Amino acid sequence: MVFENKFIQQRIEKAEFLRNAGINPYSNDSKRNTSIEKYIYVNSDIQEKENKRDERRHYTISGRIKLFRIMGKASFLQIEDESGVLQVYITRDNLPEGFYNDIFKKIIEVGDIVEVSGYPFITGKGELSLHTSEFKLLTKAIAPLPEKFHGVTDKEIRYRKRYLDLIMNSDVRKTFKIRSKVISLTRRFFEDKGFLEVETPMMHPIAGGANAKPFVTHHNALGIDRYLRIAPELYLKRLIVGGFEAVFEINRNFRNEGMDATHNPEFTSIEFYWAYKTYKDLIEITKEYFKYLFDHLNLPTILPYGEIEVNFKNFQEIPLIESLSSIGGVPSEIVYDKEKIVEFLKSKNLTVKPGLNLGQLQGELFDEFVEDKLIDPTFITEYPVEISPLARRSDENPEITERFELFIAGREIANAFSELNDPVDQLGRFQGQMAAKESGDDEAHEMDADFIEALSYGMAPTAGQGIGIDRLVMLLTNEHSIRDVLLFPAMKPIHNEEQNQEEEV
RNA sequence: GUCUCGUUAGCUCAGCUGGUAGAGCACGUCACUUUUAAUGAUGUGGCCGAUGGUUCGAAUCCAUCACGGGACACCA
Repeated sequence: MVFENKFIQQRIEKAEFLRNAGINPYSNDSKRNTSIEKYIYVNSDIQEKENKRDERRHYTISGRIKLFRIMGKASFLQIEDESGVLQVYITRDNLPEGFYNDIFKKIIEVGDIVEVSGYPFITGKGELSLHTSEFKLLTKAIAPLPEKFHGVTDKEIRYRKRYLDLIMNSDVRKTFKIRSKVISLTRRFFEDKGFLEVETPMMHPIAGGANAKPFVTHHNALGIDRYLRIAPELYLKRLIVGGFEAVFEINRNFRNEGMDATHNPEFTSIEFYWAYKTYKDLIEITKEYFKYLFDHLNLPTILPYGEIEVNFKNFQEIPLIESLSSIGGVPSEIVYDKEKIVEFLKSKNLTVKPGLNLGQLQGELFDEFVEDKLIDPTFITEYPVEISPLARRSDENPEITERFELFIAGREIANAFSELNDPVDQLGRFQGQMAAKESGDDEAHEMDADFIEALSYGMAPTAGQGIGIDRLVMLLTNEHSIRDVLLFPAMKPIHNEEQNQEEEV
């Protein structure tokens, strides 16, 4: 059972003791009238006051006890609320008769959530504090907090019990505040541009819009399986067909694949679609978007990321084929020759899957020799049509598409293209994907006949883009694991959790 | 999926070439009315990740498994 630990038992007894003394250990009678941040700001003038105090002021603050120093008849606490930490000074003689010795010293401890009232003063060591005249327990913590100096460092505990991580590591709160701001700013940026935020289904009859394995769930009333969406793309384009000219959706996608430092089964992206625009317009709006984020987050344009630095003022643009030789060092004479590419890859001791077409081989070259060298933001353009089943062909060269991916710090951050709106071409590409699926590629796209029908009514020329929010936040917060930018990352079940699930079946 | 490192008290960690468990914090008791990880004294607290094996004897050696970290492979 959860509460069999001796320390917890001891604290449950303390809560009982309080109840017997007529004190509610879980009072909701909070009278807080300021945050710690405001208290510190408003009382910053106390330093100049006579006696370094102002007994006419009176504040009530609340928060969790993080440090507890009893020195006989006086004590110092450090209390933390969401906004900050404040030192509180408490003496026996300023509290009701007996309270300090019988309740405060015996029952109150680190982890408890308390409320204190009093006046501001500066201690002998020069720290703005609160001189307490009233003290109340709001919430008794029956579980002891981790060690006060080292806190909790075990990543497994931090991810599984994020609440403990948040209590102990205030920097973690900063990361998630930035994440929240990024999402909020993204929403505002696109709204200000006239985009409409929409919500499309998360349960799809056909998992489309990306190359990925879906999760399957079951609809009992209909007796049919549904897929958790791997991308909202095909629904958002249906909306463009319907006459909306600028839409976006910020939400979760689900992919039934492996988990590692850059992959979580559910992840957040923004996808936006913009009628009467091309991928070139997307390059411009993307630059603008980054500038908007950096301005509003007050980030320096040269941002450290681990060992490297990324210059967010230095956006580059280069066609994929050109990048193979100019950045990847691949001999330019081989990049259109399947045999020679295979030979080249093998000469670098890389295993090459048999039966890849030219575009796929060019993609292999890019992944292998170019991607991790793209540090400053780089738009790689003109993707081969074979690896871009939803992108519009270039009018000049039908072998390539009007597409780009944005790479920063060696990672893909965004994927965008002028959308394919020729229904017959789209049908042909779906058929190609189905052939790939039959020959064993279980990540190939499925045929979506209704989507083809939608296109057959005519979709205005449209540009669309997806940006991975988790990876963007990683970049902006200098985090190197997606788990550090997800409040509750997916974790494998611990042993007895697994057993319980089997018992329920 | 492969390789590699880790898992010991609520937390942070010691524990050598095998001899049956340690520290600090926290908690209990005592002292202390301006401390800063307060201090001093003293005490309680362990299925040493799980299961097997080797051994007279395993936290320690071996095997398998589970979970986590890192690297590689695939994907966003």
